Amino acid sequence: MVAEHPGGEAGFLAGYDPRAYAPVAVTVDVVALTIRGGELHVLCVRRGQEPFRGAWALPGGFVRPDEDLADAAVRELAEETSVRAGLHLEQLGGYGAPGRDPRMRVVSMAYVALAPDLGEAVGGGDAGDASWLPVAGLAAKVGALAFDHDQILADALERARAKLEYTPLAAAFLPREFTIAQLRGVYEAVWGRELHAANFHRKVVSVPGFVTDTDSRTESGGARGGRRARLYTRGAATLLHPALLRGTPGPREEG
Amino acid sequence: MVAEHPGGEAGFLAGYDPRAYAPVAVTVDVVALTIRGGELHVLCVRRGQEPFRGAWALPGGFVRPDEDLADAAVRELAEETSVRAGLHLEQLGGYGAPGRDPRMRVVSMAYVALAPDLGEAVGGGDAGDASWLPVAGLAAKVGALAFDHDQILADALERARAKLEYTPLAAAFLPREFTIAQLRGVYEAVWGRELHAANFHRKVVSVPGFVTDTDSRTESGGARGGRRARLYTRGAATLLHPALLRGTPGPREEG
DNA sequence: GCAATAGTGTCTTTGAGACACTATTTA
DNA sequence: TAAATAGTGTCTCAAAGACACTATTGC
Repeated sequence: MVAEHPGGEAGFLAGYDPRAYAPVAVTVDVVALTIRGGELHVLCVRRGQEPFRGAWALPGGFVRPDEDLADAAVRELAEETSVRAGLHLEQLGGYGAPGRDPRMRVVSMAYVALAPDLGEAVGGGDAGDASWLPVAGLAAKVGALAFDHDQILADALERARAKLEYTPLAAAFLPREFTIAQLRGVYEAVWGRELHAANFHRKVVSVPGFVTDTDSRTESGGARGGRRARLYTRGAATLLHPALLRGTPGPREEG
Repeated sequence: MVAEHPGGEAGFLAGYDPRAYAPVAVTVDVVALTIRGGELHVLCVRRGQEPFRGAWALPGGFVRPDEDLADAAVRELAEETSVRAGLHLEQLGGYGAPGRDPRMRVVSMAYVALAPDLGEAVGGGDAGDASWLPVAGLAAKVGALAFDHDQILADALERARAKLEYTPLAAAFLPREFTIAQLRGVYEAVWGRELHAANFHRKVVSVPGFVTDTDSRTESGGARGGRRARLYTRGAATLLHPALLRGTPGPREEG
């Protein structure tokens, strides 16, 4: 009836039975990021089958027939970690180059998840081997990731770096209450650069809605001294005005 | 063999035949934006079949078996317009809520295209009715778009507005050579707000790589007077430093 | 000449970054 | 006390926005 898609997507589909066509699989892949020991880490799973057997890959899987894309991402993440709530999840983009999976056409929706440090959470999934790998020097340490996951990871990192500039999302890496120094640690880990502590402090507390002062302080921790820091919670703002800048930062690097 | 997705996407697929499962269709939808008569317009097609028969929708269609997603977007756009090159195309995101198409599961990759004004370009496609509709007051004028296309359009507009801030993409709406006033017109149309002409001028020419001065001027046009404007081409920068700001703009609005 | 548009000079205010300083805590 | 960390004061410089001005063109 319909020879050539008249009227876009729906028009095309009207006379079309996808079962008769080349199959397309839709999957989700999740770039889960956290900060451990001051370093940015990404959750990876080791592949048990071909192709890319033995290589590390991003966690992911098939989208179920009646499942929303974001729900699928949450489910896949939950299968590898103990993350259940309080994490930030956002869509990164679709990766659908023909041949990105050698077996068949696979279009994958990539998601980025930002989570506080959850410990060695290799959750209830039966994935052979899931771990948090440090992002810095990843290729040198474990080789290339499977499929186009190196590209997905690179895109996710750029997304995360950019979002820290103009949203209060850095707090998603921290527990509910945190100090300004911890928040600065997030920026330093994600941006890979030291920031000027004093200016950072002033900036953060002056941007409306970035952080909310609780009236408590850190406990007398294990440090060899030092004033106790005020504790903050994430503020109500969703966008930072004015934004923080990656542009020309922090303490002098050379000289 | 594989009972439950061990090892993510590929592990799951290893023992899986998608033909046996509920079919998922992958489509692309394109939000093509241009500026006509100082107003932002979006390319829409009128639907000829149910569902949403008679409603306007974004152009789009099925991704072919061996076609890259972006290629599919270009192809769909070319079927409705005479755009062939020189346009900016970028992925917006995936829309895959179950039920977004009442007939079957459809996951659509949305793309945003920015193009110079192409005239009444309803190209070689056999789509009954394609036109550029003004974005302002769209719902009041033509009602809701089909499917979740209102949401896709809203997301595309926010993307375009944001990108004008920190990229030189406004030039994608203009011919190769343009004046600063034309460029300002792009910002005013997309942001829906007047900008301070003098400060805009100084800003644009001072940001490195935003525009490149040609040594020509506008011809003696139909204006009732006025100095001839310098013509510029797009500069080499891909990111603007410092960015333009939507935050606290232009000429006084109240008072 | 006047109206219209293009483009510059320059002032005020905001905010980023440098850096010196004060404040509080533990060893 | 010294060392370490938290937080403030204040200076300089860059850049945004306001606004007055000059420059060039058509009528």
